[in-house]
Amino acid sequence: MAADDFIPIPKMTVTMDYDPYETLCQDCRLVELCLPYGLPKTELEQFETIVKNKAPLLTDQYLYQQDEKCQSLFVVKTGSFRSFIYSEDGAEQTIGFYLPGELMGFDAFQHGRFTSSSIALETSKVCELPLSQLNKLCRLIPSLQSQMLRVLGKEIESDHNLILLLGHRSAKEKMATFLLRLSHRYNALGFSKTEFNLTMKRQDIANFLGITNETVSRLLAELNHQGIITINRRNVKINNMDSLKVIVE
Amino acid sequence: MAADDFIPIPKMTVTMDYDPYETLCQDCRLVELCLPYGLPKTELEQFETIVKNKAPLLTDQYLYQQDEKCQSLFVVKTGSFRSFIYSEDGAEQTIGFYLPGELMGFDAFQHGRFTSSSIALETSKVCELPLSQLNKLCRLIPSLQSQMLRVLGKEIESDHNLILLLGHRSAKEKMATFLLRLSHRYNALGFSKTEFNLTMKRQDIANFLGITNETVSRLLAELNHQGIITINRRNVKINNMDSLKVIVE
DNA sequence: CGCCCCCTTGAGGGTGGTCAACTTCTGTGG
DNA sequence: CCACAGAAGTTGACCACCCTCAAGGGGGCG
Repeated sequence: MAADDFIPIPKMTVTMDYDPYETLCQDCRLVELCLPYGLPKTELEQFETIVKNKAPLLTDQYLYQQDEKCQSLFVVKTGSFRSFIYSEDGAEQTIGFYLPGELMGFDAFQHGRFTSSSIALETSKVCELPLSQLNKLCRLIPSLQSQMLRVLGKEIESDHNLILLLGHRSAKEKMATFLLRLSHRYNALGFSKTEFNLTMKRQDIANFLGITNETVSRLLAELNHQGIITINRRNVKINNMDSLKVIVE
Repeated sequence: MAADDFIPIPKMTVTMDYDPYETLCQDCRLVELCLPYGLPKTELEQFETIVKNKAPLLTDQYLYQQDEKCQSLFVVKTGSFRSFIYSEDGAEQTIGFYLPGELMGFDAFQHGRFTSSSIALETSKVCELPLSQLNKLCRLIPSLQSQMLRVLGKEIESDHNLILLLGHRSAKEKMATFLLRLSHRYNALGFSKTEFNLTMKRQDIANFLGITNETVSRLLAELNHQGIITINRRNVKINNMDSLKVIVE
């Protein structure tokens, strides 16, 4: 630790950390989906001062790990992440996939340690929001405070949706729901809602939905065969959105 | 209905709302499990001023309903609640059961409306925390603020546990986990951890665990037959905690 | 080119759902 | 107090869905 004082910080990090462009929320195309959404300009500028940039993460690199102390929240800037928890016996359960504009790390609020791990599915960038500064700012800016609670509420709602999915749906309904929700989220980001690439493995989808990867394969093949989707490795085209919705009911 | 207009409001309700004793958190045996946990005395007194008492709820009475506007959070004082969400097709999914000291209503933070319903499983009392006043107080008392976030984090963690349970466990493992968790929670409340009454129906348990009530019956009968538990209608005795833990692994 | 991982496809079996009948308990009214 | 209806819970028979296990295809990368 003490040695760090004498070693120059790697240049890239310095660039990433202080590049003024990188930290400007005002210019970020995701600002309407992100935490500071709706803040007046002066307060947005305050907010920008606490945002730190991290070096981009490569595929399969951890953003944080379960039980690690939580110092910051993170927002996906580009790329995507998978978050998951280990049960006592070491089995993984994928909790969710995170796309640009989405916040990660809330589950650490209870004890100050992450209760899940988060791993990059592809080369990805995040904005880091140091908790100490974020908390201070929340006290100064009431609307940021309520925005925080709103995003937390969204996290809870998304968990509830997953619970609903896992508890009462057949494998086919789960698969169709998964595709529809991805489509919806990509659409909200300004991408096509009928064609997108899955950034996660079949195994990840299976684990998320509480089924096996063989079942995922079979169901995707079936939907493909019926012409409802066209799937080629990770590339998905939705040909008939309504049919998917019928499956979900 | 119209006749009710001429009947004086039951005295009890009036008493409940203004009884000064009822609102004293300092004297509440649940204070260590509740939102104001850890607040210094002066701030606890501030907190007490915003707590409202509601008339007790009877079995099957709604505390709040999905899509209803959220004005307050609630803490269970006595009794128990079941919270659940409706999916588009009208099917219910039970999200959780709430015991004394536990907070309900967080899921409304996103849009200001409840995304779940909550119903009393038996005659139950709650403390009501009006959101407008709670928010103001959070700004005045930073430790209350962090306590809020901590309880929110707990809610998220509990959702994650349910996701883990629903996604990757056999019916038997689910059942054993359910019993162990109830035992643990009753114990934290100062009750016996080996004997307690289920306040919910078999159907509620089944729905919560994503299985059928027939399966719940069969599994409870099996555990009973093996001597691991003794079950008589809603009364449960855990005879062999370790065996349950082995089932869960 | 060859290895490894990801994905696909097939065959067979078990878990848990569905349907149905029956028992037990609760609440209501005569 | 009993009769009755309806809800809650139990138990059994059957079988479908999805998991397990296994083998084979295909793309990416060194």
